[in-house]
Amino acid sequence: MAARSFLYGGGDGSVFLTNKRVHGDSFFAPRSSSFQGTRSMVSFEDRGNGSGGQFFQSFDHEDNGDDEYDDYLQQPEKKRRLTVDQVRFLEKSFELDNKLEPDRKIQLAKEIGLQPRQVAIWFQNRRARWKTKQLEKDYDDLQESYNKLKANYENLVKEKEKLKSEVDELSDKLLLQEKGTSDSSSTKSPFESLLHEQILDHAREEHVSKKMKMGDGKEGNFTAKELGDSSYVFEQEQSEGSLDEENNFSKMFLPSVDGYTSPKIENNEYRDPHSVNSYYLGLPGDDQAFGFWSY
DNA sequence: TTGTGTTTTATTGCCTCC
DNA sequence: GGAGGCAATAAAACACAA
Repeated sequence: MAARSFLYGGGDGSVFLTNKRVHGDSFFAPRSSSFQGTRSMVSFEDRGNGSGGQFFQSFDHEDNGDDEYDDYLQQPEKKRRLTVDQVRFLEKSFELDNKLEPDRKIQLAKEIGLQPRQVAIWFQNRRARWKTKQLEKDYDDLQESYNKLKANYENLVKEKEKLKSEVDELSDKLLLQEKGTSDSSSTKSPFESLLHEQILDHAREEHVSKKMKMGDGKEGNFTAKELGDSSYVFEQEQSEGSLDEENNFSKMFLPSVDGYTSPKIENNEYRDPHSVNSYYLGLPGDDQAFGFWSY
């Protein structure tokens, strides 16, 4: 890249050439790449002619104001820190607006006795510090919501295990009951057999209905919505899973439109606990819904 | 006192906007 | 093309433990 040169007027009326840019604050720009002292940067002469009014008025009210200012003046010509009051003034100004229009920059510089360039630099650095803090805060916030989400997920896993064992238990009970019924069916009257079949049908419907409720993500103890701000992924995954789940479910179990009960139920295929479990655990929206989180 | 880490002030180079 | 913003960096000032 070609080197650029900048022509500036020095505070003593001299003109100098530098390869450094001085953003719009030409007149009291530094004269070389090594810092030559703040006399070239700070026009303390302004204090005498009153242009540094507001800052120095408030500054003079401080108990140690004059001492601090004298110390500031007496420092050797090298990089110096701004005084406490200058920084305080700049901080207040930054709180009002962290951007600096040219007019405001000049006004601020006059009020605290600094070069406009120094004010601009201070705002630049202050914005950088603010951004860093903001990033740290954002990180903390994300960490917090992640922890909450993780806790929710762990609760869901526990709830799922609980419900699963409940379903297994009920399935086993139903199977046992049905087995016992078929063994003794020969001794029943036709009326008793019919009644028993009706009761079993009802139990099957209840069983299937319960599974549907657990699987569709809408009527369980937790819904995707309850997961909070970061539930987007869950919601998406779950809705996709729920769709597939419902489709699979319809194919496997649901009665057809005319009320005809699925052949699989008629064939007692659902009675096989392994079959039930494989259906339940094989849902696209089951564990896969949480596959996004890798622990 | 001195070595070391952190903060502050300032510079440089690049980019965008007008 | 000039002005101004930002990221990266230098260097002085400062804090602090050993």
